[in-house]
Formats: sequence, structure tokens, C-alpha cells
Amino acid sequence: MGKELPKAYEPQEVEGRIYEMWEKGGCFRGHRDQSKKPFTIVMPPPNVTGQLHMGHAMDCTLQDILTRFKRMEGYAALWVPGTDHAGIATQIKVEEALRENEGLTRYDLGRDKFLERVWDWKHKYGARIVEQQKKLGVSCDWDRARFTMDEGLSKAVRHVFVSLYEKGLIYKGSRIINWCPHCVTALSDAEVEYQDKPGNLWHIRYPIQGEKDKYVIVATTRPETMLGDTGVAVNPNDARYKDIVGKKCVLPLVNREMPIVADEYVDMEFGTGCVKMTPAHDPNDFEVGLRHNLETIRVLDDNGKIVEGYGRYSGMDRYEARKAIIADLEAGGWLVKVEPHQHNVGTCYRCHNDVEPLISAQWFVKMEPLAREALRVVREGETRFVPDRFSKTYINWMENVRDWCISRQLWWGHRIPAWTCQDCGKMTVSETDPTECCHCHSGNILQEEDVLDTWFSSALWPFSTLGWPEDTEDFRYFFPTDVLVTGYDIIFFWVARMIFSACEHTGKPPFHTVLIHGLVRDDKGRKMSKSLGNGVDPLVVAEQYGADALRFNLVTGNSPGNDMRFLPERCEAMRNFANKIWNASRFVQMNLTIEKVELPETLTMEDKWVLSKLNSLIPAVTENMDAYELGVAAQKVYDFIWDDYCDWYIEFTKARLQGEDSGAKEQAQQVLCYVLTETLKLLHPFMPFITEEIWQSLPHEGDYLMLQKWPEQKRELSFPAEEKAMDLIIEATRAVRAKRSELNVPPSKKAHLTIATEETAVFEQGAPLLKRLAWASDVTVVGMAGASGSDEMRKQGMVEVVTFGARIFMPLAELVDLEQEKKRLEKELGARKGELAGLEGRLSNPGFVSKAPAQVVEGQRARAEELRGLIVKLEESLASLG
RNA sequence: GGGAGCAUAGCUCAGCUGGUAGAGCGCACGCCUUACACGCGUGAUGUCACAGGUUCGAGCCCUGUUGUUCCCACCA
Repeated sequence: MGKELPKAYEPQEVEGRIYEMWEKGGCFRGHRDQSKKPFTIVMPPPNVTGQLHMGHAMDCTLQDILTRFKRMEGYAALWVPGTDHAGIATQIKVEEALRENEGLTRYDLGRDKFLERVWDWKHKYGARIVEQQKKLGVSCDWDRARFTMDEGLSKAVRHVFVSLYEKGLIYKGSRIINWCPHCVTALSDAEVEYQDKPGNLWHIRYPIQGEKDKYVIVATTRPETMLGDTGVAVNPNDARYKDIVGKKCVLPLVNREMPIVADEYVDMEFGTGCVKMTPAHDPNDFEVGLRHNLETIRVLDDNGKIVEGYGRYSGMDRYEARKAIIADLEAGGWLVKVEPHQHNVGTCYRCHNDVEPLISAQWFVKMEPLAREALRVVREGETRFVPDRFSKTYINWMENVRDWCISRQLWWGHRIPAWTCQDCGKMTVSETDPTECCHCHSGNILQEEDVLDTWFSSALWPFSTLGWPEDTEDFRYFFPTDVLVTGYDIIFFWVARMIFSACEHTGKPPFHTVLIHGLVRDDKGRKMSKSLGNGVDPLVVAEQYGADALRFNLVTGNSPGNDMRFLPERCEAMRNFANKIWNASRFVQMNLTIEKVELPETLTMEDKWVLSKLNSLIPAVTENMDAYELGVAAQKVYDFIWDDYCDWYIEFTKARLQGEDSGAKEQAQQVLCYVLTETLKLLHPFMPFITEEIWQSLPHEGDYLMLQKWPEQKRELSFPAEEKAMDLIIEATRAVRAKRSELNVPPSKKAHLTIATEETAVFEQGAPLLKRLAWASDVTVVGMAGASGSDEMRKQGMVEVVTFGARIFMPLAELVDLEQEKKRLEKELGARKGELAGLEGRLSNPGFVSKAPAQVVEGQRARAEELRGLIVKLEESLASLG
């Protein structure tokens, strides 16, 4: 207490210190407490590859707000942090570094040595992420931090794999999958991003066998795949090609004989109506091939190069081969025409190179049985998306989901726990490393080389982090978790998979609410990206404006699920807000004489007004929080602090604080402190640092603001009459100020106010407030005893201001331009009459009176009554001007 | 080809279950009114995309149109 505070808030000085205090105090720890309800959030684990970006900052902020709110509400709050090993992404990074620094590939090092390097990387960057998160003020339980490749989580992965395998829900098979030749691995469907790219449609002539000068003309966007063609298909209903179905054609350049088949798949309208079939490199062709027994011939190797056996093309990269093949087709007269064609190309979500569909032996999760329950829990509302529209996205995806390719040809990840016997060929799948074949007991077994999709382990995150599959106390108490907060961009990758995984393995959906937020874009609305160089580093912003300002920026001014633009000037505005609170607190602390905050027995009108305002703010904010309308909640607190507390209440108290009456002084201090303290609690989830810092320096009980009880509405602190009365005072203050401003009277020039009103009691009480805030030398309140008094004052050359509650006179008439004043009055009168006419129209409408809620009708009646009174006063005032 | 979002003040956006529009920034004028110039006071600015409909009443609900962004989908 009594500590001298700097004039401007310095977040850099405060934040680190406060965070350390919380950590030391164990404030973040989630304690199992049977007397409390748990509230659990698991953090979407950031990749160990990178650093925090603005999207993470938003994601963390939302989670932190919810966690802090629930913790204050009395829940046993637990927020589990962690990081993801991010298979492909991390492996690529480490490989790049290896190549750049040492000119080596992972193969040069070998699997074990390479993995050591990745672990080094993980330790370095994983720690950095934690540091960054702490700067934002996240209140997660660091003791429970997990990594997807921790021993416990790896056990969970093995357990799930074996369990699904034994249920027949995991299988290995040769199917068309998406292959990234750059990352040299298979991808799941979700990992392919489709982009419209300009390309060509090449029309190629395939001669019909045994018939001179007869051809079929096929159209293709990927001519290099022709090397793997094993047929041509036409639509069975296509009259043009009826006669050639069943015949054979010859593949140019390769001279392969291929059947011409009829299949419904072919669209007669597109291209020439003839389609070359490449079953090994196109998912549709693969299907057609199955129906017609076409051969599958793979012509691209894992690196996207043409395989052996194709002469000069062999060894060529796919793009090189395309050029060469087109050139040769042209030279041979096989190329009929080329037309530009926009087409949808699949690209790798990690490296953005074109993906090649190809046949490969991979592991899959059978989705149909798992999707059933995952659909049910969302359809029946056991798991709810906020905003609700995302449940449609989810359902639509889940309804159409295909089997999930989970094997990756990488080294970094959970190695597939399957061993093939070199003697009998049988597969052993086991949670613990087997020493012999489960079938023939031969010791000659070899483990699969591949690892699992990163998302296979993240899918288990909500329960694997709590100790599952062990039956741990944490798991029993904290699971299912409550809210999952994430961006809409990973609903398919992650949210969907967590839901079906939890349903399958724990029998429960992993959380009851999925809070979806949008992307943080740059100030021009573009995605922030490394290549554009338009990314804004949250830590730089936090350093400059304070983490609280950054957090407040990220949660206000946007609505759930929608993207937001990051505008630096908004950070400035939020920093100004922080500073405003800081200075309000400095004011409260100046000459503070109380040591304990207790509301006094007797309260003034303005005390009751502010308490009453606060009292209705509390449930409003709480309701918004419960409805996940965090931005609205924050905005309400902001408005209360700036408008009600600072602009009005603090000003109201100055008269008492600077007066002689020590009792009144103390009373004002009590109310100031009380309201500030309660407000700091409401603001704390949004701006944890500054609120804690201020709270610590105010009279308080308890150790930490962050562990205080969330405010509750109190019936005895609701004062509607005083709110109304103060409205009159505030309105009068405004009216006087407006008039003075209009007349260009500086605040230093005080004027005596004479207030004619029917609410004499209110204005007498409010006189000291008006005197101060309306820059009056003195205030005299007279009754509204007829127009005579008013006329008298007008005669004395007073300026008159008319409000709902009063006529206010001040001796500034010499400054008034009569004509302008008349115009102004006429304008206001016109507007007021217009408003009244509207109201009267509505009130005389039987439909409105009978159908609208009584409360609304009553409100409008009262308003009309007020307006009538005002209009009378305005008319008189106008008349007096002649 | 399906689905979704958005269109509100000069800019960026709020607007909860329908009761006649708000914020921040910017702009204009005036202020060092002893917490704050990262501030204070006052003010200007909107056919809430367009057209219909439901309703006593629509920025908000329904239908359609236009523009725009995104997601999903195997059209070679």
C-alpha cells in the first residue's frame, strides 16, 4: 500500500514478475478435489518445429480466459499443455538443417543417428514454445505438460493400434493413396490440399489395333502417366464409340496393347468422351480397372521419377518426363491438340508440391464403424460446436469419410508395432516388442519400417495426456474434458479424430464443447505466412504493448468462428485501456487511508449508482462467458471501466475526496476500492497481468487475484431509483457541457447554474456533482414553480438548457447567437416531435398494444410521457427567444 | 457440383433470444478541469448490399438476386 506507481503502465516490468509469482505459488496446478467440479481443457499441442504465431496466441488466449474464469468460479480447473512431434513437418526441418549445415541426408546418418538429431531439435524448440506461451500469461499446469512421443503417450498409441487391429479396424492393404514425392511418404486424404492451377488438356491419338487409320482420341491433363495406361474407357451409352468397345488399341511410344472398355464413369460431355485408364496412378481409373480387370502398372517411383524399363524416360522427373513425352507424341503425330485447362491439383499440405496418386501398400483405419458413434454424439448434442454451423461441416465430413491412411514413410514418429515373420509370413502386432512370431514362434521377425501419422497420436490427446490407458486418478477425475478450443482449419485433422477415438476407446466423447475460432490475418486480410513475410510475431507485439493488450485485441472486435484482421493500432487502443485502468488505480491509491475494503453503511446516490451498475454488469458478463461470447463479455467490462467508473464515478468522488469530511472521504474510498476490486476480477481472465498487479497493491485478502472468487450479483446492491436519479444528473451535466462547448467557454470559466426542476431532491443531492463536472461556480436548485421564475431568469439574460429532468440557466447569454440558438432549438424540437409522433403512432396501434410484451409497451409509454414534458419545455424556451 | 461465411459510419469491425443502430481508429472544435495527452470535453457521419415476404414492429426471421471469401467433392 501506498507504493508510488509510475504514471504510465509498464507491462515489461510487471508481466515476468507476476508470472513467476503465480508459478511459485502453484496457482496453475490442477488439483483433484472431490468437493469441486472439474473443468478441463487440453491445449492443442503446437508443433515442436516452430514458434508461436498469432493464431496460437489467439488460441491460447481463449483457453486461458476460459480456464481462469472457471477457476475463479470455483471449478477444479486444469489446463493441460504440451507439444506435438509433428512427424513430417519436423523431419523435413531437421533434414533441411542437416543438408544445409553438414551436406548430409538422413540416409547418410541412418535411422538411429538421425532420430537423435530430431530429439535434440525437439528439446531445443519445444522449450522455446513453452517460454513463448508463458509470456502470454497462459495458466496451464506445466507439471502436466506432455509430448506426443512421451513414454506414456506412446503406450497409448500402441494400445490403440493393437486394439483397433484386433477389432479388425486397422488393416494393411495395397490401395491408391496420395503420395508426396518430395516428402517421400504417403498422406491421408485430409493432408492433400487442392488448388486450381492452370494446365493443359492434351488430346492424344491412340490407334485402334488392326484397323488402319482408325483412332481413339483421349484427353488428359497428365500425359506422363500414359506410360502406365492399360486401357481406354468410353461411356456405354455413347453412340459415337459403340462399335469400338471390346476392341483393342495401342499405346503410342510404348506399343502396349490395351482393351477399350465401356464404363458409366466416363462423362460423355467432357473432352472427347474417351478416357485413358491409368489404374496405378488415378483413383478413378483404379476403380474402373477393378471392374474391367485392367492391369495396374506403376510408372512413377517414390521420388516421382519414371521407373526402369521406359527407355529414355526412365529416371526422368515427372515434369521432365511430361515435356519429353509431349515432344515425342508431337513428333510422332500422336498429339492432336492442346487446350488450356484449369484443373484441380492435389498438393502436399506440408511442402505444397503436387501429390501423385499411386498404388502402395499402406496401413489404414477402417472408418465406417468408428464414424457411426462419432456422428451420433454430435447429432444428439453430446458434443456441441460453437458456433453451431461447424457441426454441419463436421457431420458432412464424417458422413463421407473414407478409410484413413495412417502409415508414413518417415522415421520421426511412432513406429508401427507390427512384425512380419520372415519364415511363415504372418504378422505379429503387439503392445510390447515381441521376440518371436505369434504364429510359428520363429525369432526371425522384422518390424515395419513405417511410422504412424502424427494425427494418430494427437487423436488420443484428451485422454492419453491424463494417463490413459492406465486407470489413473487424473483420468477418472478430469476426463471427459470440457471445452476444446481450436481453429476451423483443423476440424478434420484433429477434432474429428479425437471424437471418434475417445468414443471408441473410452466410451465417451472427449469434450462437450468445441469452441471454434477463425484465422488471424494481416491488416489487409491476407493469411499470415512465411513466404509473404507478413506474419506478425505475437511476442514482439506483447513486448511492445503488453501481453494484456495483445490478448484483449485478440478477443474483442471479432465474433466466434470468423477470421479477424490483426490491426496494430488496435493494440495501441488496448494498451491505452490498460493504461487507463492503471491510472484509475493510481487515483484510487492516492492518499488511500483504508486498510480493509468494506462497503459503508450509508451510501450516496452516486455510490448506489455505480454499485447498481456493477451489480447488473456481473450477471451480464457471466452469461456472456457461459455462452462463450468472450468478446462481448470483454467489451462490457471495458465499457464499464472506461465510461461508468472512470468518466463518471471517479469524477463524482473527487468532491468528497478533496473535501474536509473525513467520514465522507473514507466512504468514497471504500466504494472506489470495492468497485475497482470487483471489476478487476471481471477483467482478470482477459488481462491477467495488470489486474493481478493492481490487486496486489490494493487492500485485499487472499494471496492472488487469479484465485479469488468470481463476483456474484447481490440483490441488496441493486438501486434502480438511484440509477434513474443519476441519469438525470448525468444528462444535465452533458447538456451544460454541450452548451458551453457550443459557446466556446473554457472549463476555467465557471458559471453559476440555476436549475429549475420538479426533481428538487435529486438535483439538490446532485448539486456538488454538477458543480464539479459541469464547471459551475455554484448550483442553485429551484422548484419548477410555474414559468414565472423561468421568465424572470430569461429576462435577466440567462442561457437556458432544457433536459428531460430540468431547465438549467446560466449567465452566458451575451455569448449566444440568437438566430443560431433558435435554429438549434427548432431542429431539436422537430426531432423530438418526430420521435414522439412515431411513439404515439405505435401506441395508438391496437395491434402493438395488444401483441407486444407489456414491458415494451410500458417502456414506450413512459418514453412518450418524458418526450411530451421535454417538448413543452423546448417550446417555452423557443417562445422566450421571441 | 454441393455446403458455409461475409456485405452495417471514411477504415477495421461489434450488435445477445426481432422493439427504430454502436465501438476503436480516423475527422472537426475546444481543453494541461491536480489519475491518465496512452488523456478530457463536445461534435459530424449510416435508404444496416438489393428485391420481395412474415410481423403491431426487421440490421436481426423467411425467399430470391448481386458481389465477395472459404470449405468439401474423383470429372480425365
